[in-house]
Amino acid sequence: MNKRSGTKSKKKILHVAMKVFSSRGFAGANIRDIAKAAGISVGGVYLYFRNKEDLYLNLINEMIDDFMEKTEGIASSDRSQTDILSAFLKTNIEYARRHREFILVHIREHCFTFGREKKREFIRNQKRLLERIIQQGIRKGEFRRCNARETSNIIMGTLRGIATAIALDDDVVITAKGVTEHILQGLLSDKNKLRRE
Amino acid sequence: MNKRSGTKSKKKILHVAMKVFSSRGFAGANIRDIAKAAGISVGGVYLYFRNKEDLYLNLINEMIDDFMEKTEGIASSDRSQTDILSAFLKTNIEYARRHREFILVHIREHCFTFGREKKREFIRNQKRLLERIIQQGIRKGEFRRCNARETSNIIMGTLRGIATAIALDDDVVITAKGVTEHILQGLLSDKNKLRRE
Amino acid sequence: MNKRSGTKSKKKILHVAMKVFSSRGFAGANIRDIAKAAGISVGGVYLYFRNKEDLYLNLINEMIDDFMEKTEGIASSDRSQTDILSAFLKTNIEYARRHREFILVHIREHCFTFGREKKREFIRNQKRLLERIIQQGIRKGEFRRCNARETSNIIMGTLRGIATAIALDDDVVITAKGVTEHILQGLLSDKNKLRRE
Amino acid sequence: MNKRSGTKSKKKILHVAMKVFSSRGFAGANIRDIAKAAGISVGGVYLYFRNKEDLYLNLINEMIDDFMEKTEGIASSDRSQTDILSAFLKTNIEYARRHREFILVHIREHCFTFGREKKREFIRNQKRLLERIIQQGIRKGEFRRCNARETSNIIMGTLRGIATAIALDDDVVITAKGVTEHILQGLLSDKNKLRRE
DNA sequence: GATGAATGAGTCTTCATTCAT
DNA sequence: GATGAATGAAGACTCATTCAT
Repeated sequence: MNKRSGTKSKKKILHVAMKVFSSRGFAGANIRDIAKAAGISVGGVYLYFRNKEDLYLNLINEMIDDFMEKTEGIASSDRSQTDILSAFLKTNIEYARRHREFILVHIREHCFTFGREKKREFIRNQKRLLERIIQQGIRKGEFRRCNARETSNIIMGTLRGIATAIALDDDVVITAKGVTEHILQGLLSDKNKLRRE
Repeated sequence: MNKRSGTKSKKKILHVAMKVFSSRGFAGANIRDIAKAAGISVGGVYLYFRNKEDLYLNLINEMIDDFMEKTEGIASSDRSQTDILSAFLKTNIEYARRHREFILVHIREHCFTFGREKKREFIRNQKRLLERIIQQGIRKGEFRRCNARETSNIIMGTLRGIATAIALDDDVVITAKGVTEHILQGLLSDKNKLRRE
Repeated sequence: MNKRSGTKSKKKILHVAMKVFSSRGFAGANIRDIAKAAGISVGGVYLYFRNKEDLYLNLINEMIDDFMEKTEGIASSDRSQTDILSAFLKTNIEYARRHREFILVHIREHCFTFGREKKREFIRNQKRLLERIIQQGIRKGEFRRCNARETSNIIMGTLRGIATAIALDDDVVITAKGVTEHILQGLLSDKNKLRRE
Repeated sequence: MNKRSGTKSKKKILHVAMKVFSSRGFAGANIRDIAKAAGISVGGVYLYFRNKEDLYLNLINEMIDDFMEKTEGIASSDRSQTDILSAFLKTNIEYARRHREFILVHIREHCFTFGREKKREFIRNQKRLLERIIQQGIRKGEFRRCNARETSNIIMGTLRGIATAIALDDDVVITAKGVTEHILQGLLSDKNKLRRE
């Protein structure tokens, strides 16, 4: 009935599917509900996506590509590594806040059969980026000497967890600034820190 | 045919179900496969659990209770807050390493309809515990002055993310010691830290 | 594959379901067989009825409404009560003969959980109708003095039983005329009747 | 555990099964519930009855035999046919009142696959009995001239329906005396009756 | 005899996918 | 392109029946 550009319908479906997948998971979601919420017929969904899996993969890939693009340039700027790391953390946290549903989908289906490779690549990509920032920071004397690999794993973990916290609880107070400070400064007071070393 | 103690069967089902739920999620798991993997008939599962949801809740509740018991005594010891926090982090990380599948189930279905209250209570419980540790630490001068609420949120996030990382990737190098150091010390070198303040 | 108007499919399902429910009862009937007999897929049944109970209720309600409509006008005509009663009996018996399967379903599941209220209302409705006819008949002197309530109960029972007999046995000789005469005249010969009074 | 004579257990099972079959029908009843209500194990039921059908048939047969025995002698007494018919009706109605559950089972599963022959034989038996009473009554001049076959069908129907009414509704006023009078006298007042003939 | 855990076929119901219109 | 009726395979759950103890 409703005539509109195919691209618009596709966008609408993807948008709605994100909501549904995020709240019910891939297996729990159903095409009829997605179609209805998108204001389209069941058959209509199959005009744009070969099947449920294809719809899911489109979703994931689009979001991942979009995000990777956002973090791409960060490392190559000529600011201090502290600033670069801050920017990286801020970008991640803001993305989580703006795309809660994607985070939920991502977390829910992380070990899922579909799109596993893409997801792995994404994680690897982010880790490599972060590791390079940390290595550079240590080399420049900005960061304390530590195992760069483990530290980047830990920070990646932190980001994932904080993104999850943001995505799940509406009222959690977590700011990009707070996280950055926490990661940079640590918890100890100066007095204790000095005494320790 | 095969007769065995009911408790044994129940344990076996729970064990197997954990694997299946962790890899496929609640909606994606199916009773037949769980039964088969447990070496039992479909009907057999229903001798021990009223339905799929009940099986799932048993799983979740048992693990959560078990874990809460483990962290219960930590805060009340008379060690320094630094030591107490270290113990808390260590307990969390070791638990994640020993119960990867539970972590995956937990993460996957976090926003899930079933057992939501129990899960919320668990999170709240952990947060309160952590917040108290941090408040005490600040009061005693062990930790730097910071927003205790936000910091505990961040550390909870960190733990969640690291548990996820451990549960997902078999080869990730993350040690309890590394995480503790990271959280306590932060990333900046002393030189930078002094300059900053 | 096979496309046909929805109404037609629904009608067909109802028709077939009546047969199946009447011969096997609600619990004994199964959707697959109903679907097969209706020349439709299992899923197809669920396009028209939410579930087995809904299918059953549709059946019952439609028939009851249809029948109540048929008897509605009878009492309000200005013929003699004898004629009105005759018409009532005739309508009942002819309905039973034309809708044997409905009678069987009705009888089988009378004390059944579903649609109990509707059925009760139907019975109450019929009884009230009959009672009024008898009271009027007594008042007018057409009928002998008797307990109108009990008599209407007895006649309702008679109707139910005769409907059952008609529905069950294909070769039973029972005519509306015979029943009417039996109810009106009773069994005694005039000689005996006179002697008695 | 509980040791008791086998006969006692069997009786108990039959008693309980009657209740369950009457309220849920054959297909809707389940052995576990019957066993539990009888205070016996599931396996225990199978010590006395080969299977569900066998249990059902035992039930039906016992009741039918019991009832047939009760009506057997009635016709052969040397009282008037009016008295004999009264006795027959009274026996039927009292039986219905004392064995509501049996009536319900009987009605529910009348056209059921199991025990159909027995039930048919029972009905035929009762009809033949009644037909003979009526024929005798007509011959002796006690009853008015009518189609004995049809009349006995009608009276059988009446009895079935009244038994049903009694079995279903707890508060229906129907007495054996009322029914007998109704069948014997009919509904018309003497005035009308005379005018008609 | 008596038990009740175990079985697995059978039931209702859902839902991804297709296709005539 | 767009629709939604139709399909049927698959999943949760039940229950008659068996059998080791």
